Amino acid sequence: MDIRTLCLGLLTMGDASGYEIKKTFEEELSHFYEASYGSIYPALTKLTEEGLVSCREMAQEKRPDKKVYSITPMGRLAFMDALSKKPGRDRIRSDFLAILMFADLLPARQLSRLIDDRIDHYRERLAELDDCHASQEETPAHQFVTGYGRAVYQAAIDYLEDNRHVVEGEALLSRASAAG
Amino acid sequence: MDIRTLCLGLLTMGDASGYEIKKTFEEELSHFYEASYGSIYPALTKLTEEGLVSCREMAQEKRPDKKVYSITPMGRLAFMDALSKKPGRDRIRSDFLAILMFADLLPARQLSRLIDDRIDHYRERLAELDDCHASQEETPAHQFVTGYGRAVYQAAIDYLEDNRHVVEGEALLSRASAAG
DNA sequence: GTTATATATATCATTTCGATATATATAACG
DNA sequence: CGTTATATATATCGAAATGATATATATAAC
Repeated sequence: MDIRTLCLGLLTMGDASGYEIKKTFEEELSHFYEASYGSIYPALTKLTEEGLVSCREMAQEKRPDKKVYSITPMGRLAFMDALSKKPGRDRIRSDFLAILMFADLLPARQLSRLIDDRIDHYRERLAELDDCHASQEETPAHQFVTGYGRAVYQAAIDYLEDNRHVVEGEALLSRASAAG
Repeated sequence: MDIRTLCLGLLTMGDASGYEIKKTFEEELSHFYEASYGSIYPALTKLTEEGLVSCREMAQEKRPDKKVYSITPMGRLAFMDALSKKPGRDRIRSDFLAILMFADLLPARQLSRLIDDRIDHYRERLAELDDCHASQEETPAHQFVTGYGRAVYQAAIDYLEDNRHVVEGEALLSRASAAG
């Protein structure tokens, strides 16, 4: 499932411009897939050349012209075919965890700051998912994927809070004094 | 934190060849970072040119020659500097979740198979982490990162098991009959 | 004998990122 | 009134990285 195919999939849900597709990536998909203009625009051009989508230019008032893309019947077939393939493995790259592998090289304050920031970050992402849940009517599929994100973020927060003392070391002392 | 920098970091833990670094990526880092030969070998070449690592060729018996890389004092400084930078955001790409967004387009059997496979996949990854835990003496940092992986995989398995009915639909019926 | 696996390095087309350029319009701020 | 920020919209390009493949040697399995 490359970005080209995922753009095709998004167009099964309704017509859109490249800019709107980027917005969708940022808003709905950002928790499990990312794409930049540098991949989206060439993808749409290629899909058009292949006849999997069609494009009409729309003049707009007080806005730049828009190119609105629609999926073609051939495009729908191609996407169904892509969906039937077994998914590629997840690709992840976490600077946070990579840095943590070298925790013993970090000053204690910096390490604590790193973990604090990461917990804040996950809380923000949880809030985004809750907003998403509140604002719009969701399909079961959307609900399911959103819930998945929530579960994983919450697990990460819980783990960081419960186990940060393993790398922070001195937290052991403050815990002991809090308990005693 | 690009692959070049992470290779430098791995060399702070001991000398290694490109092949051995790839092994480390596959074994210890695969849960949160990936890299291919196509990025590792050029990275080592560039680090050598910059004087951040040094390289000595070693003839081996009954094995191809090896190029063993060592980090230089300058390299250690450069890595400490890189560590002090705040981490880039996580980059993830999950075909599995992307496909699930189109669950309503999938035949029921295919969807169930997809989720079964994913649960199996996470169980395997959990087992890998447990092997890792059992086999080698671990630094606190390593323990912490491994535990993080376990927590997240377990949360994913639990979520999939508890909520698959949301997208599978007919599972609602079997649950109702199992309960009644 | 042939197939698979392991050790070891290297290259290359393709994909993708991240930054930047261009253009138009509104809103905010002092 | 000027400046800065934000939003809409498309496009391109160098740099990074993937995934596949090539080359070479050796052992183990079947």
